[in-house]
Amino acid sequence: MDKKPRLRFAPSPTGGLHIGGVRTVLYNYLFAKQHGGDFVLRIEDTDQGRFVAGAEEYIYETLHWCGLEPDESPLKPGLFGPYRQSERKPLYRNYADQLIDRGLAYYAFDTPEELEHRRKTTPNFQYNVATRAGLRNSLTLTDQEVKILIEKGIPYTIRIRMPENEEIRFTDMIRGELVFQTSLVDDKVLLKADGMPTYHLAVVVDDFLMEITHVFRGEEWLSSAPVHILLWKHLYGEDKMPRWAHLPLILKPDGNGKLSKRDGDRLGFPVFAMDWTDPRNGEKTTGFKERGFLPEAFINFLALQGWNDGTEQEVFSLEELILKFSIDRVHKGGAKFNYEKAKWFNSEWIKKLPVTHYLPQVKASLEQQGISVKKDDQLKTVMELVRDRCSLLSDFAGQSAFFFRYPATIDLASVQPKWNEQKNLFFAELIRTYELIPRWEHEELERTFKEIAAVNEIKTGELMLPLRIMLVGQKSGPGVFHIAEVLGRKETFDRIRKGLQLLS
RNA sequence: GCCGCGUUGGUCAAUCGGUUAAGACGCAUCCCUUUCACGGAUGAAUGAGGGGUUCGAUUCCCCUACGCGGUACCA
Repeated sequence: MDKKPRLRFAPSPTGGLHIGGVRTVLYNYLFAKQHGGDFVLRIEDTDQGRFVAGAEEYIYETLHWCGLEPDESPLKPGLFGPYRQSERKPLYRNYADQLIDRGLAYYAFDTPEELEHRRKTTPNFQYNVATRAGLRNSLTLTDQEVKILIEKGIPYTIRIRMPENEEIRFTDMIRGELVFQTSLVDDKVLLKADGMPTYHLAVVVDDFLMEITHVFRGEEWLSSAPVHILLWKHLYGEDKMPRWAHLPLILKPDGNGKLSKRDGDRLGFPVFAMDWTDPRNGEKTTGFKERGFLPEAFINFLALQGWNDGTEQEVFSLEELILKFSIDRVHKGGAKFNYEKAKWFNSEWIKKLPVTHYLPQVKASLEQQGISVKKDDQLKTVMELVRDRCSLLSDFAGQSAFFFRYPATIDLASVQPKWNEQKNLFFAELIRTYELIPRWEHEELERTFKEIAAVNEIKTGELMLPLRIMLVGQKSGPGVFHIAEVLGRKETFDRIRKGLQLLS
C-alpha cells in the first residue's frame, strides 16, 4: 500500500444503528487499523426531511460501546472537516456547476409531481438517455429559456448526463470485475432543488476531499456504483479513485431478505446495537448491549458473519481481528442472522474474560432486582461459580440471586416424597457437627457431610438433593458445598433449619 | 418489468479441478458432574436443476430456476 489508507463510515443519522451497519463499521475499521490507516466517521445528513433528534449521538455511543473509535469525526475533527455533510453544503455546488459547464450534467426543471406522474403512467420509466429529450431540462430548452427560468427562481435539480452506449468497468475487492452499460443507468440527481447534494454527489466529493482510499459499503450501493465511478472519472480522474468493496447483506433468519428492525420485534431478538427510542413516536427498540451482550462478543459475532480466516478459529478479540481480517476472504453471498450463535459467542466471552470486566453490569442488574451487593469480592466469587451457566449478562441475576437472599420458592415436591425421620435427624446432626468445623470451606464441608452420612448409613445421594433444595430452592446451580461455603456458616444453618421446618 | 449481485447441511461455513466434502451453532444419544450447566465423545444432516470443458467437477463456462439488492429531488 503506497498511501496511508483512510476509510470511512458514512451513516445517515435517521435512527438506531442496525447490526449490518455495525458490521460495515467493523470491516472498515479492521482494514484501516491493520494497515496503519485512519478510520473516519462522516455524518451524511443531506436529507433535511429525515432529521431525527438524537440519532447522531446514538451513533457515537454505539461506536464507543463497540470499541470502534473513529480517528476523525464531527466530535474529533481532523484535517478534513467539517465532518457533517450539512456543514459542507457550499462545497458541492461548485462541482455540480463544473459538470454543467463541461456538458456532463444538466439542469432539470421537472417537478417531483410531474416525474411521479410519468413513473405512474409510463411503465419502466427512467430519467435517462431514452427519455431526457422529452423532459424539461437544459438539454431540451434553449440557453435563453434556461437562463430565464433560473432567474425567475424556478426550482431545478442538476442531473448527471449518462453517456450513451458506453461501459463502466471497475474492480470490486470482493466481487471482482464488474461491468455496467451506461445506457441502462439513469440520470441521477446530483444537486437537489434545495441546493443540497444527493448522496451520489456528496460521497464522491467528500471521499475525494477527505482523501478516502477504500470504500467498503453495503451491497445495496452496488447498483449506483457506476454513477459514482463516472463522477470520479469526470471530477478527479480514475487514478485518484478509492478502491471499492461491496459487502454482503445480513439477512433475516427466516425466509430471505435484508434483516430489519421488524424481524427483531417479530422473532424476539435485538437488531440494534443499543437501545433506541424513536423520538417521533416513543417506540423503543432493545439493543444487544441492554440484552446482556458483551461488546467483545458482539463484535466477534459480527466479524464472523460474512468473513472467516480460513482456519477453525472462531473466537477472536478485536486485536486478533485487526491482525487477521482480510477483505478478500469476505463472502459474496449474504448471511442469515443467527441469534443462537450470537449467544454462543457471548457465553464464550463470559467464560474467557475476567468476571471483574463485567461485574459492574451484573451488579447493576442485581440492584434492579432489589439486591444490593455490598462486597464486590463476594460477587466476584459468585460470578465465577455461575458464569458457565450464563450466556447473557442478564442471566447472572437469575443464577445468583439465591446467594444474596433466601430463595423465593422452595421446590419441596422433589424431596418431600422421600423425606423421613432418619433424614431429619441427619440434618440436625449435620448442623451440630458443622458448628464445630474449624475451616468453613467446601472440601471440608463435603468430607464431613459424607462421614455423617456413612455413620448414619444413608446414601449420600439421598441427602445431596435435600441440602440443595434447602439452600437454593431448586435443583440447579453450582456445587452445593461451594454454595454453602459462599453462604457462610450462619446463613447455611438458617436455611437448613428453615428447610427442616418446611419439610416436617 | 428492467439492471445488478448471489446460491455448499436447519444456520454460519472450509474447499481456490482429484478430500471418506472440514469445523462451529443448534439438535439427538452417551460420558462426566450424587443437581443443572460447563466439558468430553458419538450421531443425524450439505454442493438448486440442466447442459458443457476436462481423464476427473462443489470448484471453470453457459442456460434455467430461485433469492436478494437497486430502480426517489432517501441514504
